[in-house]
Amino acid sequence: MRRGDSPVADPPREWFARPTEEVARDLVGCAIVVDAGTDTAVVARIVETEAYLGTADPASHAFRGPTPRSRVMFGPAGHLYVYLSYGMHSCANIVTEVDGVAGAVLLRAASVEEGGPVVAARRGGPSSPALLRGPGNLCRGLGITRADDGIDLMLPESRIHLGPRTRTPPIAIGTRVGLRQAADRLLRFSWLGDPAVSRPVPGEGAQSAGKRKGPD
DNA sequence: CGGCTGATTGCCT
DNA sequence: GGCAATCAGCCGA
Repeated sequence: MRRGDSPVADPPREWFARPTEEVARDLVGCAIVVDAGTDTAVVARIVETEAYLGTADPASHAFRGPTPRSRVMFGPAGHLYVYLSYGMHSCANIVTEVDGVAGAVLLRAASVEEGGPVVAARRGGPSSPALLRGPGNLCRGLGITRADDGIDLMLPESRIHLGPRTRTPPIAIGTRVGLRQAADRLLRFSWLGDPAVSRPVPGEGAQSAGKRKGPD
């Protein structure tokens, strides 16, 4: 397994068991690998994350303590927390902090590097297959559903793994998207200037590259 | 271009 | 029963 057999080497569990803000920042630029070695393999580069600080964060599902839905956030780091948003979209998080302390990082946007046709087929529509903008779109393109809730990324048999980043990206910090609670906290981390970032960061200077006619 | 709304289901009070 | 870490489409300016 260690040599060439396993296509990805996840960071060790203690890398995830750090303060949530640090993990959220450091996950930008990492790869997410789904179904490696199969005909539906996809590799995408994470370009935007948000930190959810557990019981200290009114916007976190863990704010009021463990519930059937949020209990995985209280467990050991390096597991996946997937919830259903607005009745239709799956959203994927990576659990942080030591066992017993809640925290998670929402994966908000990614740039597809391998498996573009698989992603395009899942999305069905004509939307750009290379850009997974928004947590719901990201999960749909990668084929992540609530069936993946709670899986341990450290286990070799898991269908989802992380790969290291090839370089340290420039990071923009902004407010989280779509919240009613604690909407002013600066807990969103995005690859500065990356076109897949789901929303421009306030104060960054809107790059307004939203609607181009066609490819360059 | 910016703001608003409908869709749709599980979860929490 | 009401709300929610969303998204795409529609409307008006």
